[in-house]
Amino acid sequence: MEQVFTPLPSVPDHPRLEEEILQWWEDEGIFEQVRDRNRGGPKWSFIDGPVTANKKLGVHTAWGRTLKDVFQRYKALRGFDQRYQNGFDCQGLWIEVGVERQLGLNSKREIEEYGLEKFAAKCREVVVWAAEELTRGCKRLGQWMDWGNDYFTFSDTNMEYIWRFLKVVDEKGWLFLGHRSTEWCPRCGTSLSQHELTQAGVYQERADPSLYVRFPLLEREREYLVVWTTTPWTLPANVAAAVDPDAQYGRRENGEWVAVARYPDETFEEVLRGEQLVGWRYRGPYDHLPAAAEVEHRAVAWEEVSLEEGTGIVHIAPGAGQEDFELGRREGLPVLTPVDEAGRFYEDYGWLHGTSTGDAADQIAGDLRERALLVEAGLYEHRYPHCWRCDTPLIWRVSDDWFISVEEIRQPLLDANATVEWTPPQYGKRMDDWLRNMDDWNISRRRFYGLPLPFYRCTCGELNVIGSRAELEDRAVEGIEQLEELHRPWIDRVLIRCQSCGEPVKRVAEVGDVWLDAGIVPFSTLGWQNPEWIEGGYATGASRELSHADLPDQSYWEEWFPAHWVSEMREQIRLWLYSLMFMSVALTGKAPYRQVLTYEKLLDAEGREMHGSWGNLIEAEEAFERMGADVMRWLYCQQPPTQNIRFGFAPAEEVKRRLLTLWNSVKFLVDYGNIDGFRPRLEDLEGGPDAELQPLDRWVVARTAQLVADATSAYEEFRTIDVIRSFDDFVDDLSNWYIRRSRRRFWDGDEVALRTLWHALVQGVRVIAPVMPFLTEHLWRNLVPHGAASVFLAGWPEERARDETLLSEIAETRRVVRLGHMARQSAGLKVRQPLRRLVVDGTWLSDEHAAEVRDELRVKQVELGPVEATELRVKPNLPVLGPKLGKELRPVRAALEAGEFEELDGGRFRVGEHELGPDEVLVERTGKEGWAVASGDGVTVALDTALDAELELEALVLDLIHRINSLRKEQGLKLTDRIRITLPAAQKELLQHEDWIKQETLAVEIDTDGGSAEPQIAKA
RNA sequence: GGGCGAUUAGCUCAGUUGGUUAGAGCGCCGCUCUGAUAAGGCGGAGGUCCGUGGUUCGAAUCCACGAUCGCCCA
Repeated sequence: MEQVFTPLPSVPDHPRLEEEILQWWEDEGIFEQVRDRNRGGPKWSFIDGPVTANKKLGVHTAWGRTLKDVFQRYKALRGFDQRYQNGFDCQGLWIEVGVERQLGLNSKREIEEYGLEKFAAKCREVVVWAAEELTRGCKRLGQWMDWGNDYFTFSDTNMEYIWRFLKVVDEKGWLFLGHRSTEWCPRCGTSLSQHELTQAGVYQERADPSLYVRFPLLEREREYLVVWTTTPWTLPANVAAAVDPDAQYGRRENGEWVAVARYPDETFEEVLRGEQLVGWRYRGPYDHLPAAAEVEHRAVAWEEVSLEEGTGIVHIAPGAGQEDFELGRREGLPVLTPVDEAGRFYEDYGWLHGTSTGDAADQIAGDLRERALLVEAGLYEHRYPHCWRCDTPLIWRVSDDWFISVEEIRQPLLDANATVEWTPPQYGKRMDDWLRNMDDWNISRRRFYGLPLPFYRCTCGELNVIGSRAELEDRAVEGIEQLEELHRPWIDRVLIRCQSCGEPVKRVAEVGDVWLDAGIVPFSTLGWQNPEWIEGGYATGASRELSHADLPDQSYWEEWFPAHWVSEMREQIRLWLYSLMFMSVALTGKAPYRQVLTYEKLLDAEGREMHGSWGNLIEAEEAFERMGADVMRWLYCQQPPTQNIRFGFAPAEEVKRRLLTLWNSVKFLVDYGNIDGFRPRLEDLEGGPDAELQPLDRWVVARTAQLVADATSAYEEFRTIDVIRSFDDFVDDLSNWYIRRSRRRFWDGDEVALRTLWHALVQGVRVIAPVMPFLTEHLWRNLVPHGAASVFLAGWPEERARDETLLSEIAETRRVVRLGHMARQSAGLKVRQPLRRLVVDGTWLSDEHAAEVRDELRVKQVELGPVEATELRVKPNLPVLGPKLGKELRPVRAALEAGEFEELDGGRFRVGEHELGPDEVLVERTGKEGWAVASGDGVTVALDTALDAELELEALVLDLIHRINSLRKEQGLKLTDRIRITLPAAQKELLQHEDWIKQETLAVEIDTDGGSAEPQIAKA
């Protein structure tokens, strides 16, 4: 007979199967077909946050990529037209630092000596390499994207759009050159912005020197202010010492002034309030060096002085600390900037000249000790910020940086965020919190391979901001002919005419914050205000030949903006999700996305961060090979997004095992379907077979409808964990109830059962397809030979009305069965021992369901009715009685528990003066002589434990059948093979049930043989 | 110091709008089913649902305060 289904092996080989499906998708152009099918349908706009193109795909990135793919596939199944544009982040420190390492360069000067043109080329090479790697990895993961039409943030088009944004910002009057103290990375030679400090790993535990230093007072002989610092390199920049005006300060015998509160056990010669110290002048620790020679040092009042640590007197260096800078501005203190961009002391710091901040610490401590200014030196452990790319401890440095003022846009940003639906919701509050607290946006970086800030400061005082390449060309007076792309060094060679005085002006040296690059994407890729569609118009500058992306026009932008949905990890709230919001509100006043799904971090199976050097990093390639992409995707999807995921091979094995139930259920259908020459009918797909269904068939059809409904609402709410959960429960019901209870019908080739099972399995496969595209595609292709070629071309299952009554009846049936098993267990009676009677009390079962219970529990008869038991337990039905009785419930409950009640007829009970109806109580009975009783949830079952000769013989027959079927399996017989049985003569009496045995074991003949001790079988 | 979360079995975690005896998976022990299953089922051991108050007939769930941890901000 021709087999409709391809036989399945007993276990799926996920990686192989996935590679086959990938190839098949490729060969058949399935993704293109999906896109064609949905073209013209309703739009669902998703914007991909760019992945930094400097590395291979990691399993942490694969989490986000999976979520993105799951929902794009779901929406595609529902007929939505989508863009599928992937993005790469291509410039900025991330890229530069990697290239520096690769080239062995260690400072900005070395990069300049290497040559900016060559350096830019190297940076681009990294992007090209990583883009290929990431694309390969994402494809292997199953992500369907419009590969080849990706956006690269270093394209000229992208950068021009940022120029345009900056021009708008300037026109609004928000752009300014700030003179501020900022976090600075001495290795990278640039300031960082506030949000760059919010990334994971920035704050690290670190031991710094802890110095207590004396500042000799000028007007008080042999008296000193004692300050505490953990940054010795800032001492040469000291200009003041701050005291808490309201605190008490005391003078030790040796002349040292400290806060009394810090040294409660000491005795002091003199005690003054802080305000009395204000104005005292002292000799600075490095007044003998030229930089500080002219500075007049004094004590100042400051309410922020901490009495929790240190001496209560704070060393103030406005050139090397942010709070110091603010205080200095208020007090009119001079600013000494001790170190250059690379964190090395300037020339006017004498012997320190050229020393780095790190190296200076020991030298300064030694020098102070020699000069008897050091009171105490030690180490201090604290959390200290480090550069997010190169891990160098940051310093504070005063510099000129370009800022966007946020005051005017703060409220509009909050208003826009109020329109966004965040999943999980508390992350929306996180964004609000950030928006309320954020400072002006420092957008400049003193680096090389990044967005060139289009600012041209003329000596006449005019700031020229260029908004496009056309404007640049128009105003250029020199260098435009050599401009291959907008990057440095080429852009720096272009001079423009000052719009105010007409003189040639040079660009400022700075490049832009990378989050400008990523934040502009909803404008630059969708063609905002672009009058005419330009083919390949996005693939400009450095991205030429890497992509073929078009630059669409304004009408396209109107169709696709704002995004319906974006999804990124939590730290992106203050990074990409913020810059997107900022730029969008600045340009349009609207939020760029409507719904956001955020998720947490990926850790190893033990809950530790993954690090290459710890040996616990899992490469995506290795995961694909050892667990397969479907299993990875399952792991990601079963994770609540509010919690860190623990990712590893052990959890993967668990998933594989669980997936076996689905696999084996399909295999069951395939095996018996093939035996019976079953041909599935497409018209059974949506509502189940249009045939005379048995109750269990009707149940599974309803159960399937329930799965479709549950999964649909879970997808709609972006709760993958509930998709997984509802699918898991469904497979369990299907396998452990429907198939198990219906096995006999499959042996008999019952076509209605096969059709029903086919319907349920295929609908299940469709529902979980977005999560496990490979396995489901594989199964779909096998199970649906004449339907859509791909499960992704089959659309979404229809939601249908379902028989809720039947669903709850079967749930009740299974509850009774579970109690029956408990009763059997308590009496030590295994299921192979048939029994006479089961009495069920406290629930109702139809005849069909009673028959299920009978078979499942192997009893001859199931009766519904009261269990006459010696002990009666009556419990209040709380949801009913609570509202009715109110405060009276408590005594009623106590009385019931104490057994103080009277049983009336009709299932009613009297407790005190209350009469309780049958719906208001739950009755359980125990302790019936000769019966095994189990109860729960108000249902009681009683199992007649009496045995007789007939029952005992039947138990022996069942044992024999079991034994013989085990032998069949051991001997590797096929499901359809017929056998001959040879029984030991001692078991002759079992032949009373010869037909039964034959039927259950597919035996054609049973002999007895006095010589054998064990039953034997042979293929007939 | 402020904000947002979390705290439930040995481990990892569910727990809808407040409702009976708080669940699952893994691990351990015992039993069991099998004509798809490398599986499955039943039971056992294992719980101060972080603590203290409050609201309520009733709180793991709601409220207040506190503790610890994580993240964010200052």
